[in-house]
Amino acid sequence: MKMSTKGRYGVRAMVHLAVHYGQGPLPVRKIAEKMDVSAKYLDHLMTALRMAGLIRSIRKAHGGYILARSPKEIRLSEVVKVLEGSVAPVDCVDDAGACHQADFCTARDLWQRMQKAMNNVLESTTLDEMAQGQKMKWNNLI
Amino acid sequence: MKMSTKGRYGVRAMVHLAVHYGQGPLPVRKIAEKMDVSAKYLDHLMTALRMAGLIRSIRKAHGGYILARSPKEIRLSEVVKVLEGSVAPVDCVDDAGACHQADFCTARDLWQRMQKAMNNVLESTTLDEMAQGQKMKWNNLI
DNA sequence: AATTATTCCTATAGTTTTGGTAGAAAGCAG
DNA sequence: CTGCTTTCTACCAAAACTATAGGAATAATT
Repeated sequence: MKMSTKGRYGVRAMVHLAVHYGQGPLPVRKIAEKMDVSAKYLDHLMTALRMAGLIRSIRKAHGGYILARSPKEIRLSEVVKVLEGSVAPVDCVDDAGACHQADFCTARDLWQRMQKAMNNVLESTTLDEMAQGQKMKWNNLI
Repeated sequence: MKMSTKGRYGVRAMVHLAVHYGQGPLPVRKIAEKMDVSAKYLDHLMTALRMAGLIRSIRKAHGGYILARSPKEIRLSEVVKVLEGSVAPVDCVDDAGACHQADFCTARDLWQRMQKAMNNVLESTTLDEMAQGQKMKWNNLI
């Protein structure tokens, strides 16, 4: 039940963009540096986020990425969905046809309840809240 | 964020044992047959469940596996824990040392809330409830 | 027009996890 | 002592994951 680095890195990168929202574009190189991960790898994830319409790119010297919308208007559910796909723990939750026993299976009910619980958390959290929380943590270091 | 076949198969196998609780041992072969999965593979999962103390084996002709405790006393959280490990979506949730930025990371707070939401579902569900639900579904087929 | 810092695209490759197979030994009721 | 079952150890193929590499496109700036 682990999330891959796609989801992990991607969410953290989005929080970085949210923290710097309104301060011009942030290049992948800088984000990767801050996060201490491979910039070349983060490249791919940014491309996925761009194609999903969550971020916009400025392709030139001193360019980079910015959020496509205000951090208040981006829910974590969207970010995770792009990078990890559905948070359904098992395929049959989204698609009953994935298992021919799905209709008579209580396990499926359990997976469904787990998915709802996770979605509830992701749906009720915005990037802005994350960015505020992040700033707080950094301020407390002083 | 998908659960592996370990968790999927394991939970369903445990539900089978719960449904037949009190009716003597159930051999892996029969469980696998009902579930339509490889018996040899299910073998491994049963071994893990046995070593965790959730089931007991009767090793002889017409032997098999039985639940080690009453279905009312086995929570799904235990079953999933044995087969999938922690449901933490990211390692840093259980072990802050997994990432040296953990202490100043809001993403970690998010993963933590997701874990709690999932655990809440798994902790509040017993095998007995699952077995009752399963029997209901089958009865409705008539 | 050249420079520069960046995104963007495509290809490749190493490592780990997953999902399963194989075969034989051990236990024990009948 | 036979038959059915668990139990143990080893092995393996395919898929997914986690990158890495190199170069082309872009456009402001010099």
